[in-house]
Amino acid sequence: MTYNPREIEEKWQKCWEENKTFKATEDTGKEKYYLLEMFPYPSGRIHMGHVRNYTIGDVAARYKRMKGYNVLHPMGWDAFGMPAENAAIQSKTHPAKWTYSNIDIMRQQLKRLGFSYDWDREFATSDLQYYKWEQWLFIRMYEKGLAYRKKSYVNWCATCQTVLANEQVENGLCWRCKDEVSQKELSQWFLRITKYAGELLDSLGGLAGWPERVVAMQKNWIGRSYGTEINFQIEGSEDQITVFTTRPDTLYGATFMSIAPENPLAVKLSGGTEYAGRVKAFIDKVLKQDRTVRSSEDLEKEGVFTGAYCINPVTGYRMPVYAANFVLMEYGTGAVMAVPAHDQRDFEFAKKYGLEIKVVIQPENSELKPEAMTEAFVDEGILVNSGQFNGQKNTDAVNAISGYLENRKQGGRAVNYRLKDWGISRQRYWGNPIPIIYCDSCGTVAVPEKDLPVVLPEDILLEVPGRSPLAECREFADTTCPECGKPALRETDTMDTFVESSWYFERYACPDFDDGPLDASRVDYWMPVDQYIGGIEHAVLHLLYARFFSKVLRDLGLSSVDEPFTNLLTQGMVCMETYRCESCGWLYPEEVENSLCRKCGKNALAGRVEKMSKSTKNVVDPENLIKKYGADTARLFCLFAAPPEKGLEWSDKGVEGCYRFLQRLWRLVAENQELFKDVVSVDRYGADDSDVKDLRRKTHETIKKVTGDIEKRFHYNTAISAVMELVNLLYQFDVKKGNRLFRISAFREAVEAAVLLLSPMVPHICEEMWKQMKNSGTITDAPWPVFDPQVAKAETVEIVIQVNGKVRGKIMAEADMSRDEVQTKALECEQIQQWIDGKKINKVIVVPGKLVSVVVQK
RNA sequence: GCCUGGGUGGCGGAAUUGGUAGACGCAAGGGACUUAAAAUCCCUCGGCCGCAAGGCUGUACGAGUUCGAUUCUCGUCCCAGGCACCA
Repeated sequence: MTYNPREIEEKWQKCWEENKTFKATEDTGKEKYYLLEMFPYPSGRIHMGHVRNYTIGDVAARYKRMKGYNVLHPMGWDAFGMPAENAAIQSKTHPAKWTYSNIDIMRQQLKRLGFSYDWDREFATSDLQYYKWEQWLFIRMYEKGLAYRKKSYVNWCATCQTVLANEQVENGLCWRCKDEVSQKELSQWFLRITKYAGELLDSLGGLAGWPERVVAMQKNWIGRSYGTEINFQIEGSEDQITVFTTRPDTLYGATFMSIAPENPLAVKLSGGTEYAGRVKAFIDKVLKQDRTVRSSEDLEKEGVFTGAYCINPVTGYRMPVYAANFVLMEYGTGAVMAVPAHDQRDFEFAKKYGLEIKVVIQPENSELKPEAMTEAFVDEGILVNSGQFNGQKNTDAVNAISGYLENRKQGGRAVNYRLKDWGISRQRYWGNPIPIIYCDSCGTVAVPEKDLPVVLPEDILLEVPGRSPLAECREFADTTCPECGKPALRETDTMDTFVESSWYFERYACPDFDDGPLDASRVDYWMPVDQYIGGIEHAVLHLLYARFFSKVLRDLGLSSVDEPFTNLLTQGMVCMETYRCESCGWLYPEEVENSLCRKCGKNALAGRVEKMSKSTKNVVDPENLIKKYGADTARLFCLFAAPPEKGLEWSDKGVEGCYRFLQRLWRLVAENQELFKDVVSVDRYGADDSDVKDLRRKTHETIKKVTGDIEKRFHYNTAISAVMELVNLLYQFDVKKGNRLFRISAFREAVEAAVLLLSPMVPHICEEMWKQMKNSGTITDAPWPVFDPQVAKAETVEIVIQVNGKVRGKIMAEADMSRDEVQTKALECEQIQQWIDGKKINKVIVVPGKLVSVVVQK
């Protein structure tokens, strides 16, 4: 009877499906466990990254289930998004049709991998039932001022013909198409994530189950800094310029003012003066520069005088106001007080335009002279030229000057965040319509609840660049005002698809609920997600938005969770060697044979190991893998090759090794069928054959090891290698000699343990072996094996003997031997005599059960 | 520049609390079985010296703490990821 993965895998998948084995129902009598993997975008086919991600999650879900938890393990589709629209333009298929047929293919592929999903909870975010409630949520947020519209400069990707959020711009490039992003002034809808900036940052502290680096990235992204706001009166005007600074201690050295070119004051202050033209030209020039160029540190500091002056509130100094290219409108107040002596940027700027450099902090051991300085002094020191604060340490003066300004009502302490509001308008068709109507008489009006959902029209022309396709669709755009009944226009932008993925995990608790977005009782039962698993690339984007939405849902009274994901595992990428042929370019692995290109016969050069990607063709199609080896082998390799958080390097040989191991495991049962004819009670161990004891000890050690590896660390690779060791021992074990009954019992116990321990990882083969061993029920429903410390306890242990830190000998000792006895025995050991003979023993350290360390005089 | 990780055989990786470095797998070499091959099973496998017993050396590099360091501390180099004119 040979191992036939295809046959047994189909058989058990059918069994699980027909019995609805993985259907989750709320049961308050059982402890719940909600395991979730980031749902996929239905791009067409499953790739190896999905296989890895979902296998890692499936092991945890199946393990918890065997441990007696009520497990929720759902799956669905992040179905809105641009690829559907691009595909539609290219292949003339409607985005909906493209998306839903991809979903059908991918669902089949996931089922073929044997994942333990509750398919009854499946939904796609493009389902009307889902996006309808998202519109409802948007309106609630609008009512609370959490969604608002404003005109501003936004990130524009010309290739994608849409706006991008700050989080979606990576090094000045679009996160999706990697093309350059420019700035465009548009009216856009924003979600007020900044209102939650403080909470989002503070509650990171409670996320003990998150990888530190993700927490660090989010902290970095939110970017809180404590500082002081200071008001500067503009000369000859009622207006003030307010700046945010973290260095109020340098205020006495502020000799000019820099404002962002986008700052409305730039135009206002220069308006009607001789400087107006130059200021206007400068603003135009800076705005044309793309974001990457403008924000690079080596860009030369440039600016233009606006013609206006403001007054330093503590020195009375007339500070010329400049528009400067390095000042950002989005951070702080869009204006910076310039202290050239103590800020490198201001220093460079002052040198260029001949502005005064005034030293207000002196270092301890030397004296700064403005005319001799070649760079700004940014270290700590003592205040000078600072009136009543002279002589103070600058670190103390930060507080003192803030307090002084507060008393004089010229400023005060302030907190600033780097995080900006989340722009969600997208000029695309395949997304959730923003449920807003614009009326000439009534203004901006939310679509009333009774009129929801705003349905995405099916009949649509997609090839209109630069404008939302919905704007071209008259039947959609033309409507009547819900308040006054007069003709009005709909908002024709759709929402960023990250909105859908910001709350889908809560909806899984109640996907069929139709009286609101969330059924509180079911959400309260299942939320939060106990374990969330996905790629590190979402460390900021999705994971920050999802945390924000959870807090909004809470404040809307829809849920009671503060943080949606208790534990987070970010798995590494699947990588593979690349091949390149000088004539044919990148090669698929199957196009390479004996280091030659199959297409032209030239050399195929092995390149770097890189993330599997269609563009470099270093891909393995999971479907081919499954055809050849079966789902269990694919799963086993993904788990065995590396721990989950690290990158996984694909290796065909490694896959074969996993396949070999499964066959080896299979033969253990197949070739010993007669031993499993009768179920033997495991209580009947009386044999004292040492190899029976050794086998039983190994069995229980393995149970302990595997349980710990899965439970504490998700280190499936070491868990698998522990079972491999047990299987190796079983191959050494002769069942047929001596007292057969005891030997068979011990053998059976070990094989059962191996099969149970591997069942979350390779469930199909284990189900089949479980059945062949005449066990009742499915292994999926079997309880997790229990480790017996009595059996696992070794009677004798090996003690290592070190002399001056080097291993010089080994002895066997009874496990319960006293320290003194171990020490005596160790010192008598023959191997170490040559090292201690005739030398004075200074010290002996005994670590029970481990080693004896002897320190001798040299 | 700042913040995270990381650097261990030919390769993927292990060593969980400071206690035998290299588990397990891959590749390689050898043997058994076979008319033969495949498959399978068994053995060897960091480097250097040695017939062997054994010795020396070795976890990026340099120091330190310790009876003992892959593990802790300090410094240096390199790699990956994130942020970056943030006032």
